[in-house]
Amino acid sequence: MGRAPCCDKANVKRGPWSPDEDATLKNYLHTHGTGGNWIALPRKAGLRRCGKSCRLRWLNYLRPDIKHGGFTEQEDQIICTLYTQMGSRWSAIASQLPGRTDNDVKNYWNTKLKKKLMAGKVISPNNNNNNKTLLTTQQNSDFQDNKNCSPPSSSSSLVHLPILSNDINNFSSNLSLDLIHQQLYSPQFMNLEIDGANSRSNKNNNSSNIEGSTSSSSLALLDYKGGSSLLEEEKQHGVGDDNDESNKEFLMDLGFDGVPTYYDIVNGLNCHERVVGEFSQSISSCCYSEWVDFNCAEIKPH
DNA sequence: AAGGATCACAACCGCTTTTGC
DNA sequence: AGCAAAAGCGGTTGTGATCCT
Repeated sequence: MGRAPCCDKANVKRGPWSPDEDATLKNYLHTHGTGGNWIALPRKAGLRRCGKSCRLRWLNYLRPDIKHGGFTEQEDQIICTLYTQMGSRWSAIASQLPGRTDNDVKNYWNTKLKKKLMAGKVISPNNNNNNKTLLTTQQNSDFQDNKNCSPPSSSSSLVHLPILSNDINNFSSNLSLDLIHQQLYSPQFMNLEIDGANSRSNKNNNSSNIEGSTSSSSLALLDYKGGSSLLEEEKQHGVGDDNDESNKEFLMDLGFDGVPTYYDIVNGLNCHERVVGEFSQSISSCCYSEWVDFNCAEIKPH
């Protein structure tokens, strides 16, 4: 036996709401509120509608704080960023956009934004110059020590790394790696704290996040000091040197195709050719203590 | 001008989660 | 703790508007 229906389907009106019905619902809610029970509301208000339908009409259309009209570029960008991070959790995404409903955001994504994004006409976390967020060496180290690993806060503001512009695949050839490094360690980015990061991998943790990172086309900084922390895979593939105690940092781009690309941001060496082959094969089967998925980390200034 | 195709968005459906008893 | 009802949520559908041939 299934659950009882929420209303008598035969006796409720369906389809678009008339202005009269809107007014009736609005007036009733203005006077009485929901009374904590949407199911009973239509009967009390004198509407031949399902309670769920009333609730939806109010939440998605009649509420006074609803923002009608087109989405701004800034809203586009927020939606793209959050969609990349959390997928189709429309209510969570809409909660970051004042006046927008989950239904609005979902419809907008499905009908316009997705296409706009595919056509490359919108700034996205994967191809723009404003959304790449990176951690400094200190933050990365804190992160490894499990400091500041709280869930993302809605009140925090993302800090962007301006140098990582355009398509990440182009930056090694088009931009100065020295400049990238300089910006990574500029005062602007040195005193950041991790406000939340939900995709960190740990070599002691068998549940690798690498796969998830791969599918989200994230950017990450692989960071270690000296050879002692090198993983076997890294040694085998020449990413680092056991006898070299200097900082080793690689900027890593995991594209949608799942093929990681490495950039040696310390030595200004594009090591893509050197490591991308076999190393990319091993990446899905191992985890890195030095790994931080910036795509999913939210950082803010102190 | 007509009609088919596509778009945009409101509304519905049904599953999951939360709440109250 | 367990159950039922209500609320929340995301996927899907329906329909009017607009575009294109």
